[in-house]
Amino acid sequence: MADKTAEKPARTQGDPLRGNLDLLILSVLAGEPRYGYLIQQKLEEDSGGMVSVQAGTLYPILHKLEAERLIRSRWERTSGRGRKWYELTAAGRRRLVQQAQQWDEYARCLRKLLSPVLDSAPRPAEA
Amino acid sequence: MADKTAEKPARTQGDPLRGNLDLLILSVLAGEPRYGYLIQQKLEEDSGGMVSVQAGTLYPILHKLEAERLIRSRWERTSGRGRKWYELTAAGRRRLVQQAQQWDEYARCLRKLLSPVLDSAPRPAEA
DNA sequence: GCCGATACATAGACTTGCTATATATCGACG
DNA sequence: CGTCGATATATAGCAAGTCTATGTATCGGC
Repeated sequence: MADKTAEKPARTQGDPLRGNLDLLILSVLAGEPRYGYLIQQKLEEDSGGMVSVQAGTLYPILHKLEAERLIRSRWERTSGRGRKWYELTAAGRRRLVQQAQQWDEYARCLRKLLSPVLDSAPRPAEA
Repeated sequence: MADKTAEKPARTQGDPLRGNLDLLILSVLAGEPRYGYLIQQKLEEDSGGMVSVQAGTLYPILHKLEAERLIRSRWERTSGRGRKWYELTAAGRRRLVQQAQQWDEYARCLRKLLSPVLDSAPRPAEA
C-alpha cells in the first residue's frame, strides 16, 4: 500500500466528530442553500480539511433531515447529473441554534474536565 | 425542587457526548486510581451532572481499555462486593494526552464553524 | 425478609458513520 | 470511440459505540 495520495483518517473510533454531523450539515446550510456535493466541499474547506464527510454518509443524513422537516429540497435539472438543492426550514434553523448551544455548553464542560491534561502538556513544544 | 426524583436525560441521540467516553474515563483515572463505581460518580460530580455514564456502558469500556493496555486493574477483596481498581499505564497516559489534544483541536475548529450561529443567538432569549 | 445502595458483568438492540457499489453526465485524452 | 476522472446522487452492508435490561453479590436499615 504505497500512500501516494493523502490519506483520509478513517473516522471510526476515538474521533470527536461522531454525533455532530447533523449539526455541521445544518450549519453549512445556514449561510445559503447548497446541494450535497457543495456541502461536502464547503465543510472540508471551512474546516481546513479537518472535517471530511463521505458521500455515503452525507446523503443518508440529508434524507433524514428532510424527513424531519429540518431542511427542504428541490431539484435542478439544467445540465449534467442534476443537483438537489437543500435549504434550512424555520424548524431547521431553530434546531441548529439549539444544537449549537448544547454543543457549546458540553464543550466548555469537557474542556474544563480536560484542563489538567491540556495545561500540563499543551503541545509537543520543541523546547 | 418539587420533583422527588431527578430524571437522567437519556443520552440516545443528538448528544455531543457520543464518541468521547474513552477519553473521559482516561481523564478521570489520570488523577488517581479508581474503581468503576467511583469513576461513574466522579464523572457525574465533576461535570455537574452533565456526564452520566451508565454501568452497562462503563464496564465494557473499561474492559476494552484494559485489553488495549491503556489501563491496568487489580482486585480488592476486603469487604462487600469486591472492587476492581483501575489505574493508567504509561501508554494510557500518552493516549490520554494525545486524545485530549486531538479533541481540543477539533473543538476549536467546530467552535469556529459554529461561531456565526453562536454569536447571533448567544442565549435563548424569549422574544 | 425485603429493599436500596454499593459494585461488577453480559446480552441484545438501536443509532451512527464508513466502505463499497451503482447510476448518470461531461470533458479530456488517446 | 472508449476509458478515465470529476461532478453528483443514491443504497446496501458492515462495524463501532452506547443504551436498556438483566443477573450476580454484599451489606445496612426497617
